[in-house]
Amino acid sequence: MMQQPGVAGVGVPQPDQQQQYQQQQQQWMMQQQQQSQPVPPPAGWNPPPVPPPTQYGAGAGSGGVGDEIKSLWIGDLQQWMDENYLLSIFSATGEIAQAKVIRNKQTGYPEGYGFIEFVSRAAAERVLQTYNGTPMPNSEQAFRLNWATLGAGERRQDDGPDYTVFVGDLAADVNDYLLQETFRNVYPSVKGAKVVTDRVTGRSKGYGFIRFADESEQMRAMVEMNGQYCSTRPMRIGPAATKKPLTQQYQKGHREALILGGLELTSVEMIPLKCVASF
DNA sequence: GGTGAGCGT
Repeated sequence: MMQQPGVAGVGVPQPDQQQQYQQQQQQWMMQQQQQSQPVPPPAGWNPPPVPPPTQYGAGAGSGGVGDEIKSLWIGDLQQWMDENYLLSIFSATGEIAQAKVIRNKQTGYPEGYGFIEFVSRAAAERVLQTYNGTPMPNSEQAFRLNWATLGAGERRQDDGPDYTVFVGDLAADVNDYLLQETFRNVYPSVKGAKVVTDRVTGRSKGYGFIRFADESEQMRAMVEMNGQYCSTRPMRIGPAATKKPLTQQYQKGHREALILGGLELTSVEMIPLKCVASF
């Protein structure tokens, strides 16, 4: 008999790995105590008995690893949402290979995002479709999921640029999905919407963005949707400071830099860098 | 009140 394969990720971790994990956990807790932990987990939250996946690389989905992306990026995580939390949610699919929460090397605090790898791209896609935008367990906020990008590069826009509008005065209960549907009901070219949330509390900051594929719909929406209700409050629409076209931002900044440089090259020499940095 | 967004061992 050989060792039984078992369910993905339920194997017992090797002793040294387990030890490592416990040490990390201890450092963590000390750091948290020292720094007056910001956000406690909800009272009802009990970590399930799922061992953390501490091994990296090989193992779970290594088989010829084509260019197939099987991992999802997940954002808006609160500090108590660890690997076990993610595993406990997505193990229901039976197709999760591994979950990881990214932590700050210095502080040990979670950076608010992580990665979830699945056994196949199809499985990941199913989860993306099923869970994205739905409420996270033990939380009032919604899943923010996206494909993980491998290595460098933003291979984002499939079908052209985005045209974005800013929307403010949002009611507290408006989430990505509601905002998106509110606009999509009127404008078919809506590609997505985002409500900006506070990183720590997860609560809405009361404003957000809607991305259109069609520029004319974007411009119409700025006029037509201003004052329209989303949930319980009328929205206030405005132009969005474009974030997407990096080239334009760069060119703009570059031009200013050139002007500055042309004005006073010598003054640049006279400013000690360290002095600037200390401000 | 206000211009997001965060991609790793």
